[in-house]
Amino acid sequence: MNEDDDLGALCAGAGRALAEAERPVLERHGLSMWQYVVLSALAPGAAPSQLVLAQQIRYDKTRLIALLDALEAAGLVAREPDPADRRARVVRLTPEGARRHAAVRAAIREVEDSKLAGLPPETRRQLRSALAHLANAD
Amino acid sequence: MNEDDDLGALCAGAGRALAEAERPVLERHGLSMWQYVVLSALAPGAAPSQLVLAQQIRYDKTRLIALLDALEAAGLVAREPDPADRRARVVRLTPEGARRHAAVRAAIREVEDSKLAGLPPETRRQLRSALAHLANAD
DNA sequence: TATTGTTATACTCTATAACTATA
DNA sequence: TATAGTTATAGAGTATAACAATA
Repeated sequence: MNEDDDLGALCAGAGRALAEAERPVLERHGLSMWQYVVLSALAPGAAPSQLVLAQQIRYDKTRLIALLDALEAAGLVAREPDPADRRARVVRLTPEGARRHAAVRAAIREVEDSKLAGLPPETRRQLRSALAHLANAD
Repeated sequence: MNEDDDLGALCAGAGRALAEAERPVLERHGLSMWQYVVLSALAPGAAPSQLVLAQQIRYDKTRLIALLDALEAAGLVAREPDPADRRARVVRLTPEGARRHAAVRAAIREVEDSKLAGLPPETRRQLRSALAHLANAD
């Protein structure tokens, strides 16, 4: 992985390395990556419809259904009918789901911090800022 | 995309944004992402065996075959028998392949530079360095 | 008529196993 | 016996189309 590589290749390499390091953590907690993404999206307390949730995490709405089925069966999320629109179902974290997400997130942060070892705090802050800039640039 | 997100989520978001922006460039030049990755690996002038090439770009050796078939049919790479091991075939860029890669890479760099607009040169350098660090950290 | 959640289907991508020719 | 390249097959992941209930 050379610093003269394409930026896309660098992002892909870093993302793959992180995903490989985090996969055992997710497995230990019985979650797939996408299930963790769903929990993370709901963690701030939001209760979006399934369609809005799918758009937020950029996941296919038809695939989200099986994902939510599993999370609901595990007692981590709850689906409730939307009083304002009886077609829609609103998804929110259960207390157990909130606990599980907090635990997994803490473990993930540990892995990420170990990967960032050697980089000064200011560099880490700039890295997060630059990545957010890239993800949001038109 | 919040700066308080997991680092993995930030990398994935930035990588996806870059891939989406670069896909039209690759299509315009008639290359898939993995074909471009192969050309990039060979661009420095290396002539690895197919197995070594597959390991270098972290691609399955069985899938690499169809990829090389297409690149060879397009006249961008050449496969030659390895004189030292008659089981192995050595892959290298053709002059046309080198030209094509240089052209695509220049176009990709343009897209990446536009995505990086707003970030000072020192921040860009640190971003590349930090991503390379992440990809190589044990 | 359009939209949400859902199911079913088809398609693509990826991984596994087996074959050949060499080593 | 093991390895490089190849092929064929099975599996996972993803996208598309259609349906019922509701707007």
